[in-house]
Amino acid sequence: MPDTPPIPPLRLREFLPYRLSVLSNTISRRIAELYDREFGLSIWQWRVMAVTGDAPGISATEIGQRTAMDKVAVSRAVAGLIELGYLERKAAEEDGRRSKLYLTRTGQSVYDEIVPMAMAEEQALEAVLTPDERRELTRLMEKLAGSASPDRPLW
Amino acid sequence: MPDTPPIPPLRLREFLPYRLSVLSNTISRRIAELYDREFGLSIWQWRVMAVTGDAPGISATEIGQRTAMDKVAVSRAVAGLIELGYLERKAAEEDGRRSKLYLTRTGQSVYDEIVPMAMAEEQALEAVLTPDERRELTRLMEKLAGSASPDRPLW
DNA sequence: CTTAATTAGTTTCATATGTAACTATTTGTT
DNA sequence: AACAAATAGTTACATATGAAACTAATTAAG
Repeated sequence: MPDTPPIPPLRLREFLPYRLSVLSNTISRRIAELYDREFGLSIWQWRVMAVTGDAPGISATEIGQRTAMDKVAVSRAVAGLIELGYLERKAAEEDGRRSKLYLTRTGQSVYDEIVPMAMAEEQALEAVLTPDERRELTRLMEKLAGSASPDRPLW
Repeated sequence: MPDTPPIPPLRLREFLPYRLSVLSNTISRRIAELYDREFGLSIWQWRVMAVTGDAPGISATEIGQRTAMDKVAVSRAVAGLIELGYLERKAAEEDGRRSKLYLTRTGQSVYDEIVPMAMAEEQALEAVLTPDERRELTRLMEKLAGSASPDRPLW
């Protein structure tokens, strides 16, 4: 038997950042697989489609803000979606640097198919929780998010 | 012809998989930054050190099971840690394929430093929650984890 | 025993991702 | 007007990651 460590052991399994990461990755992986298999979309592309469907004419920068993606990730996802024929870009008349993004006809029909699937998937996931528990989870996550916000100093 | 029913808008911000992913990434990023800055460790390397410190002589496969890392990730993390001089490998006498892993003297002292930091970080994060809330969060996360387990079929 | 199948772990290769540098345009200053 | 600074978005490069192929050792089957 090894000596007792000089400090209290850290149990990874009980470590909140670890538990959160494993849970989130498990869920993300399932969903990524679904979107990829059904529509050839990455999670990033799906997020871009989701916000563009919700706010047609949105700019890449705004997409970044709404999806917590950085501008490079947005740029790449948009490029891929245009390649796939799901998205189109129009120059913004008031600002030559920006462009406005829209779902194409095809993109819209993919969107119309994928949204109910995504919602069903979320509901299947959440089905194990009661409505009260869902609200409580949201509340707790928001508290944590405040505590972990990137601008906040570490100690 | 009946109109196609309008697709209810999907609000990414209210979408649990998205919220979980953003929260987890925010937290992971903070922690990754800390470990990297202080000890030159990636999150994967830190996880390997954590379980090796907790169970000296552990094998790579067991590390994978305890950390939810795949064997390639474990192999790379271990290689890096040996390179850094934090970990050493001894052949397992009973099975020539395995090796047993141990923290080196240096690795142990890094471990002794990093564990209290990690715990402090976790406590700073959790400080916004009451003990009841922490228990409740754990309970809800476990329910979700059951619902999302990878072997479970999608629909 | 001898060979096939399994397991532990590493390496290879193709792709994903993050950071920094870059282009083009707009805004602010004088 | 002229030029510096800021902003939108893309490109390039270096590194991270995952899947599959591979090596070596062990176990199972005939």
